[in-house]
Amino acid sequence: MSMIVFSDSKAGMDGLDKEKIQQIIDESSGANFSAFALKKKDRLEKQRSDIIVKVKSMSDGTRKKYEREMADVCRLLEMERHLDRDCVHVDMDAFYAAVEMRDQPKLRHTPMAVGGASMLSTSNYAARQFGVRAGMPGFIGSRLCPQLEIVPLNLDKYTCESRVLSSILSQYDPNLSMGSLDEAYMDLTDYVRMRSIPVRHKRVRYSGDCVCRLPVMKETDSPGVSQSINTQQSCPKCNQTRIIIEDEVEFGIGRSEIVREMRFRMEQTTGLTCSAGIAPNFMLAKVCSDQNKPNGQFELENDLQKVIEFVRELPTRKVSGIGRVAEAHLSALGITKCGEIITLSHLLPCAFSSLGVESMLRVGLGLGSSMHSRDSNDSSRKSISIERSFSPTTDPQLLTQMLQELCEQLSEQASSKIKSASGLSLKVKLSSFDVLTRSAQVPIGCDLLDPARMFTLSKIVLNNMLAEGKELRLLGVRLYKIIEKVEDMDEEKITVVDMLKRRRVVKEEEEKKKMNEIVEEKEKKVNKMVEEEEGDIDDDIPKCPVCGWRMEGIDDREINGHIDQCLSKESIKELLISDYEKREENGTQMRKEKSKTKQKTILNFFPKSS
Amino acid sequence: MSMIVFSDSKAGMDGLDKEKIQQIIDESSGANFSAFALKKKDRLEKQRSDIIVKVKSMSDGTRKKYEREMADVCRLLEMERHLDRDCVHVDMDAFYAAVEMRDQPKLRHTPMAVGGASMLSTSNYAARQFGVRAGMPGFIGSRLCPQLEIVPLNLDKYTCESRVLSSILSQYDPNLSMGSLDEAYMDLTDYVRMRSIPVRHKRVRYSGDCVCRLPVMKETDSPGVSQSINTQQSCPKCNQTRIIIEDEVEFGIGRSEIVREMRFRMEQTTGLTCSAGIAPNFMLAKVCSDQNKPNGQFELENDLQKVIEFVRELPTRKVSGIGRVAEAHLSALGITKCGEIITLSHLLPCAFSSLGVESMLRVGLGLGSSMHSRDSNDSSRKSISIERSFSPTTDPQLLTQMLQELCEQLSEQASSKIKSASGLSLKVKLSSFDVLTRSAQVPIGCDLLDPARMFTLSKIVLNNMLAEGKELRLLGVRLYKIIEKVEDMDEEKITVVDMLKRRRVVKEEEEKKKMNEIVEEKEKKVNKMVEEEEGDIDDDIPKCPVCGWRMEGIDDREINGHIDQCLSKESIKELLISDYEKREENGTQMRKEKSKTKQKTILNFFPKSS
DNA sequence: CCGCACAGC
DNA sequence: TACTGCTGTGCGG
DNA sequence: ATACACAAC
DNA sequence: TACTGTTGTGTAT
Ligand SMILES: Nc1ncnc2c1ncn2[C@H]1C[C@H](O)[C@@H](COP(=O)(O)OP(=O)(O)OP(=O)(O)O)O1
Ligand SMILES: Nc1ncnc2c1ncn2[C@H]1C[C@H](O)[C@@H](COP(=O)(O)OP(=O)(O)OP(=O)(O)O)O1
Ligand SMILES: [Mg+2]
Ligand SMILES: [Mg+2]
Ligand SMILES: [Mg+2]
Ligand SMILES: [Mg+2]
Repeated sequence: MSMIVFSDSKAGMDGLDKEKIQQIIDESSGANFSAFALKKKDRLEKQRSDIIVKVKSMSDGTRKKYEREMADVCRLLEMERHLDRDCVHVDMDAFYAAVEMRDQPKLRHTPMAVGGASMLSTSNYAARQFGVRAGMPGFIGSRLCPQLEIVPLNLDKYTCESRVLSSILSQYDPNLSMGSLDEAYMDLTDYVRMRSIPVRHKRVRYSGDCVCRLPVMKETDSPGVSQSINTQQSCPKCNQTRIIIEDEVEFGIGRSEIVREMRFRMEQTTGLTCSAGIAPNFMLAKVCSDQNKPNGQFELENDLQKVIEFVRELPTRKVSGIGRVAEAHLSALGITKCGEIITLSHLLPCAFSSLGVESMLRVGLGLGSSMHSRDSNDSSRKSISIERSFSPTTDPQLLTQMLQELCEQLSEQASSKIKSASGLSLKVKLSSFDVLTRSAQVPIGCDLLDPARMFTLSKIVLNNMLAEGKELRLLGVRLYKIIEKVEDMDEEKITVVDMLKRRRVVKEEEEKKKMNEIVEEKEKKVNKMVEEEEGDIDDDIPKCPVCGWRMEGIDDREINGHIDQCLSKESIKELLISDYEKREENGTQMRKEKSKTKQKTILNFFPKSS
Repeated sequence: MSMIVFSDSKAGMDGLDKEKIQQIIDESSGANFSAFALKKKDRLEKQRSDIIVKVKSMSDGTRKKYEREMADVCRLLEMERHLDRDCVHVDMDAFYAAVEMRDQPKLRHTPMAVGGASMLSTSNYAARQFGVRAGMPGFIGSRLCPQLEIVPLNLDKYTCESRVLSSILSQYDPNLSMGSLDEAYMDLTDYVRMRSIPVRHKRVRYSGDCVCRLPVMKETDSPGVSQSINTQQSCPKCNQTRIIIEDEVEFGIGRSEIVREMRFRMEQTTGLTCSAGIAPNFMLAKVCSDQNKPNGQFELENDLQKVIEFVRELPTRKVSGIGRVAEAHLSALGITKCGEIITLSHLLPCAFSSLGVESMLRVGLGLGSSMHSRDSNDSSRKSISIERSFSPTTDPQLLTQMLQELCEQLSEQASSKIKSASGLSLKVKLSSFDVLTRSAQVPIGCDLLDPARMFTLSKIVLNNMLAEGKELRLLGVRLYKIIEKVEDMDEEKITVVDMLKRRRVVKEEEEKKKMNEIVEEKEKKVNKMVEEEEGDIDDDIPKCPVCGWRMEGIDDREINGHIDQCLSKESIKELLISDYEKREENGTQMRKEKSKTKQKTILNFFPKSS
């Protein structure tokens, strides 16, 4: 019996032999992990049966009551429905894998995955045919697909790429919210209104034996609206012949065409494809972006009937926020499709808290979640953490050593991102895979970013959370209760703050404009590059995709740093920071902010009062 | 400036010289108390001004939003309105005082109060004319009214009297809910329907020089419906002449007449008068019972218009649940009358949580609170406590002594009322009047009712909550997480009650079993620790000699503090272990089952996991 | 869970 | 001499 | 507040 | 050789 239910809900996994895959997974799993998975499965099964009991023992009266209540809530929720927005979710196709395939052409036509023997971060679509997917250990992937190529992570590269993509997309919605490195939530309502005439873009595609450049011309590409100019050359890198096909394409008005245009420009600039969903809210847009993956888009019209129909047959698991457990709980109520959330709504209280019930009803009604329904108001970071797995060990020496290293690394990373943190949470995973956490707070103002202090506290917490002799397979440190770098502007110097704010806003806009121009330039340059074929011999020299600076012999990290400079508002930040620090240094008294709310710090561990 | 705002909202306090009274109160108050009162007043003023700021800084948009939201909520709440019930609140007049006056006729015609020099529990209506009222210290009462007679409490007597009264009232509503010794919430709906013809009762009144018996005949008494029979006799107690007037009185149908009948019978039986309110729900009935105090009743018809009008002009403070602070918060919004709660409803979120807003809206709409709107479903006791004030002292000897006595008394009282308790909360009041509480739980099944164990735990908690040398003016002990005595369950409601009890019993046994394991483990660990103590040289890190806590980078003072704590925790262990052993000896069966909900007991103070 | 503020009698 | 005793609720950490 | 389960990429 | 790393939310106590 399988411990983990192999889920085929992801894109690109149709028609594969699930039983076979499951068998391989099961027999490849280690004993500890299997036991852990079993424990989880049992717990879930117990929860399911508890829910079923609750359903069966529900009296007729309470059923009626719930039916009425749910109908009422639905009526209220219905009032929040908006069908007047153009919401889009854009998600890159097999993101990490696509980047690696672009940069290593030999990977393009073989099943491959990104990660290591112990864990894969994602796989390409060829590999997915074999059941190889994100979150799967590499050694199992290799069993499922012996030809599988596993390439290591280049997180810095993906981060760069992500910045390029978001800078393109931000031209369509300057308030977009990045859901992760590879996806964005955008509200195109305003842009759609502005767009009254079609636009044309130059298109460049490649053919021939050389595979150095993307995108490759395909039969399925839409025909151009201009005569195509074909140029043949010899690639200086691979010495193969390369055919450059240049023409123009046109994109009409309307949100669907605009999304097509965005996707076109992204591929032209990065060589990567993405998929997109268009819908009246973000919850639906997110689902839609998965409908025509890869390299496709899907529009759900802003029409009540269409929305209802779409949602009715939608498997619950497709919805972001409904995971493995929630899906199981719903299925215990007989709910597998989102439409059933409404028809069986009176059962929801048997499985969910009142908040959970409401969020389920929203899904069933096809309404946006409050999460991403608003603009990403919530940009502030809540925590920053580091964790590392290792061969299970009991050795206190080793553990201490690793803990110290973790703290040093975290300190370094955190110092560049936050101003301070007053909470620390230590995480351990036992060799049984059970996870424990213990946390402690220090008085605000005490600097946990200092690596020595961080380590000291971590060590104390660690020492006191475990009986001796426990075998650990992971250690982690998380900082929370964070004060961000530039955020703080106190009410006192309103004038100054105001000025700074104004400056920041102005400069921000300038930066954005500049950035947009730059990207456009870059796009043009790509084109120019093609035109100036001879002068562009040094093809393999990496360039900043934003400013076009050539960077010879510079490693990825530095490249990343450069692009940071290019794209972020570093200069502004520095200004604010230096100003703030100046104020600090100048002896402006850190007011003893009598925090109205009492803190429970580690000092209170000795609770002798007053 | 006065620290405490003298409130005249209580019955029987019209037309007295508030300024004079306030002045006397102020100049009679001790320094400590005045300082404390001032602190509270300042805090309240701060809260008020915070609220005012919030109101002023509310944007137009949010105001609109709130207006809509509040209207919506009101519409929903309105759907819960019931105008089909006959709700009655009955409240004795000057209860304790009336009992004492009845039993000591010399007190009947002089201002008097019940309590002591330090605190009065209530006063009669004559005393209230002088500003003497419940919650006032006796010595201030005496200054306000030099003739004031202060008589000590006879709580047992009042309790008896209360039982008599409730037994009478329960004939009209067997499900009545006693709000305190002197008041009852009743639903007369059923009784009103049953009562189709008038009823007659024999009436006995007394006159003459003898004052031993009540009620005395008054001019204002309603005329009887039968010929009165007068009998004269000599009172064997006071040797005065007594005239007995006997006749009959008739009470018609309808709820008002029924209430009159109830009140008549109560006075005939006990010699005590009461007042009553009649209304469509309990919230309103409670307010109404105060309208015609003393010895009167007030009916608010079950008519929407009448209700609205009544509520519109009602001062907020009249409503049960709106106290001094809530009244002040409302007034900061410009709300002093309940009608304004609705007209200014959009301001409520500036001062109250969402729950608070809802409850305020209910009041403004004249709707019943969920509290007493249903029958008294909530009869189960949640806690039982004892506390005592004394002359402020620092002396540990004295404090320990008093704590022990408290525990002994509480143990005795509790043993007759509950089966067990697993939570203990210790309360101290400093000489500054500041109150602190610290609580601890023991595993369910461990018997805190045992006075020795209760005292031991109390002492530990006390020792760990205070820096030495604090001057205390009160000590208190409260038991919570109570399991009630298994009395003969109501035969009818066996289903519900049975379920609950079964659950409880099961859980209890589970917990006992769990405790068994935990305690065993702890014992083993303690032993191990002792054994390993000698061979534990290899670690330079200082450890707590008791619990083994490793203490790095902690200074001596804190270390000592910690060890103090641990020592007491050791005694906790012993405490719990001894209890466990006792149970073992008794042969109590303990089944091995997992309890679903985790408890945070005092054992968890040692967070060494697994 | 804990500690506190608030409330009522 | 010198501002209670008992019980319950709701919030914020 | 603490600790855990759940979720997403 | 052997099942990730980072961040956020919601719930129970
Ligand atoms: N479980 C995981 N652990 C670590 N990294 C992950 C995990 N899942 C995804 N990632 C990383 C790698 C992915 O390329 C990237 C984006 O995730 P996601 O959009 O869900 O899949 P994907 O982009 O690789 O494929 P696709 O979107 O086409 O289904 O995030
Ligand atoms: N603050 C208090 N402290 C202690 N006991 C009190 C307090 N207030 C009231 N009591 C006791 C004594 C009262 O007689 C009894 C009933 O209270 P309550 O009904 O409010 O007043 P009352 O019955 O004395 O006069 P009223 O005629 O106004 O009802 O409860
Ligand atoms: Mg993707
Ligand atoms: Mg994604
Ligand atoms: Mg009364
Ligand atoms: Mg009363």
